[in-house]
Amino acid sequence: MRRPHNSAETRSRLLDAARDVIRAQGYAATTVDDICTAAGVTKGAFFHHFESKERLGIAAVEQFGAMASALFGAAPYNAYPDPRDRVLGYVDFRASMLQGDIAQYTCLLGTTVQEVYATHPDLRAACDHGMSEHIAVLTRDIEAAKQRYAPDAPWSAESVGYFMQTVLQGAFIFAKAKQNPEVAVASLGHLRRYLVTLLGQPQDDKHKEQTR
Amino acid sequence: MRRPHNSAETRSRLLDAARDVIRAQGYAATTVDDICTAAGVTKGAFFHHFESKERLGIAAVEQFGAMASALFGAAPYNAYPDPRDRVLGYVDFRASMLQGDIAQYTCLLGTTVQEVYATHPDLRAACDHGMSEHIAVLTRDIEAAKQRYAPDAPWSAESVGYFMQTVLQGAFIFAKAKQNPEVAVASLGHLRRYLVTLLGQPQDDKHKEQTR
DNA sequence: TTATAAATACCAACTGGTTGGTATTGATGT
DNA sequence: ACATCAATACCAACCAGTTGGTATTTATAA
Repeated sequence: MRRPHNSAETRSRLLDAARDVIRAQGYAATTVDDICTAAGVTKGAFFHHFESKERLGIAAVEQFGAMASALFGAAPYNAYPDPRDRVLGYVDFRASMLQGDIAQYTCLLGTTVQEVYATHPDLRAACDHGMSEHIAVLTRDIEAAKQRYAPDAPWSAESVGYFMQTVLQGAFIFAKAKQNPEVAVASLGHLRRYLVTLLGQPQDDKHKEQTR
Repeated sequence: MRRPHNSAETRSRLLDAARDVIRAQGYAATTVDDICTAAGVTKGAFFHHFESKERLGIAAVEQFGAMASALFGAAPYNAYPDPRDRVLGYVDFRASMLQGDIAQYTCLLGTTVQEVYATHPDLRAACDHGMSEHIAVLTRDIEAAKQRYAPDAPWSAESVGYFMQTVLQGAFIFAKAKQNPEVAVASLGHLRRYLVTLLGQPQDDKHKEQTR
């Protein structure tokens, strides 16, 4: 098991392993050895790069946030000129991701914060920060769409951004409980329908409604 | 430290302790000793009543479901004659519960299933079953309201029931992340608004809108 | 009733294995 | 040569679960 020394790659392998194993087993149930095995390195390497398990958790959460930021920042719906289309495009994009292995499409931050909110303050804060940043990006499009289509509506764009993430996080819980994304997809359908009531229905059929 | 032997009470103390400690720390991070300490009994008593930690978890989940069933079954909104009022009354009731200690108003089942879905099949199934039962009760009122106010709508009552729980579960995650139920309350406000678009706005002002 | 046997409820101490983390040694790149 | 990086060996604390026994309750029968 001799690989050439490559600090950056070893660190990255540990972060990727943490991301995958924690999403599958949860933070507390994941041991340092689990992560080392998944990453193909030993404990010596682990504690060279991270001073504790919690520090690794924080780093993994930060990396997950950066990865999500890049993923959604590059997603095709961002090219829509109408902000309402971008908001609905985001929901459709997320619905299209609900395929394959459950651990691959669920959110590391939501999973983790639920376990550690009362026991690991720094890790909790990292999760909160990552989720809030994602929502802030989303909120910009919602705000722009609101200005255009519902400037006098009583709801705030930010609260809608949080609501969208709330539905997503809840949807992941049911995907896990049912071992099946069907219910989650249906909930995103309801979310989409609600957003249309807030912002109005786009004219062209860029999106297809999915109800049920 | 001598209490009279009372099998039912000891068992009940263990279940209550499990409910509280697991909601605060998560299932995996909670040790059998944690639960015994919180319940004020020894490990001997624990393993007399439950053959394993997972069995206790399953029993705690089942008891939580029964407790919720009793709580919501006896809640005042059930007395409303109009099923639409009952559905909205449920949401308002849940919003009114978002006060005090976080661990006291969050859902043991949602918390647990997220951790164990891939590693503890029986516990996962118990969580799924408990949530589905609760939703089935809810769905009855939704279905009745649909018959009356939106009989030809394209959505199913069941999918709306799941959507309502999805929002609640997601709301709990943000209450934990933010250490604060504000965002959760706002999300229930959005949920309520959506339900009104599906079922129509009640005439009398039994409920007060909260938009934020 | 009451003595006694059997069953249940409970306890403190212990066990084998696991945990996060450390100390030491060796390999690698510059 | 030298600092960085990673492997091995190791540790004390902790884990779920067991043990062997005691206290209490319940069933039985005289």
